[in-house]
Amino acid sequence: MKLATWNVNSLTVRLPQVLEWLAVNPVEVLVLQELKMVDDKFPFDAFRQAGYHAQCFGQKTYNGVALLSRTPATEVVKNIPGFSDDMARVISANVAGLRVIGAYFPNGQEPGSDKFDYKMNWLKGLRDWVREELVKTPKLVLMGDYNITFDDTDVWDPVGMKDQIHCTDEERYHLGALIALGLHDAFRLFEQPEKSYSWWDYRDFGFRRNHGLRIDHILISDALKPCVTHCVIDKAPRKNERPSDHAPVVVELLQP
DNA sequence: ATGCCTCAGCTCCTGAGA
Repeated sequence: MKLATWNVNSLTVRLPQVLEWLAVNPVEVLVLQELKMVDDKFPFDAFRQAGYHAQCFGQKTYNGVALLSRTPATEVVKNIPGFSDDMARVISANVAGLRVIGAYFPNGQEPGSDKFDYKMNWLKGLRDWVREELVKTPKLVLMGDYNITFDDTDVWDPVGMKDQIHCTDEERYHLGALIALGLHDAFRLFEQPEKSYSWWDYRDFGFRRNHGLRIDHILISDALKPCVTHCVIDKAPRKNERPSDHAPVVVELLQP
């Protein structure tokens, strides 16, 4: 069974690529971020014809997340209970015997900015909620666009990006605190190619030069760790003529 | 270099992304 996450940077633009990808990669669950689309415009019919149930939590212009699944999702929750937020960033559900959380973490823009403070508060809110979720449903997957690198191996230019957004000690502290709840970075459970990234800047031939960051992650809980068999970043969609700046990340696990 | 590219929108520029 495979699960995947993909920041599509506008589902309006990327819908054909998502459908094409699903045809080649018929994953059990796919969570999407940055739909930049209201629920009324969400392409339920197209996904239904592709064999997927869809739950969406849209927003105009910015953010917006969705959860696609082969089997119906239940207990759907939008955003973080207990954390007041006017942005559509999180969607979670029970599906395939798991609790699946798809999330679009705040960017943060710049350390010291209001948006950075919001990112820190959001991360604390997420952690407090995920701690409770893990008690309720120990088989849990938290995946999405984290907008945080774990360490310098996730950064194409660790010297130039030192203390810059996505690479600060504060952000990495929060990512570590999520791990400390009993989660594991599925990607690093396996040997991976050097300089593996999930995002490349559109500017300056970022993808061609592999100037990227690994900021899209799949964290799996202690209870699921023995089931995980594979985790890859699929760079194929980045080679499209009009690609998202992010690539999908895919995890494979034995049916728990 | 307060830039580069891409997307959305009260669209011919601006804000945001990362």
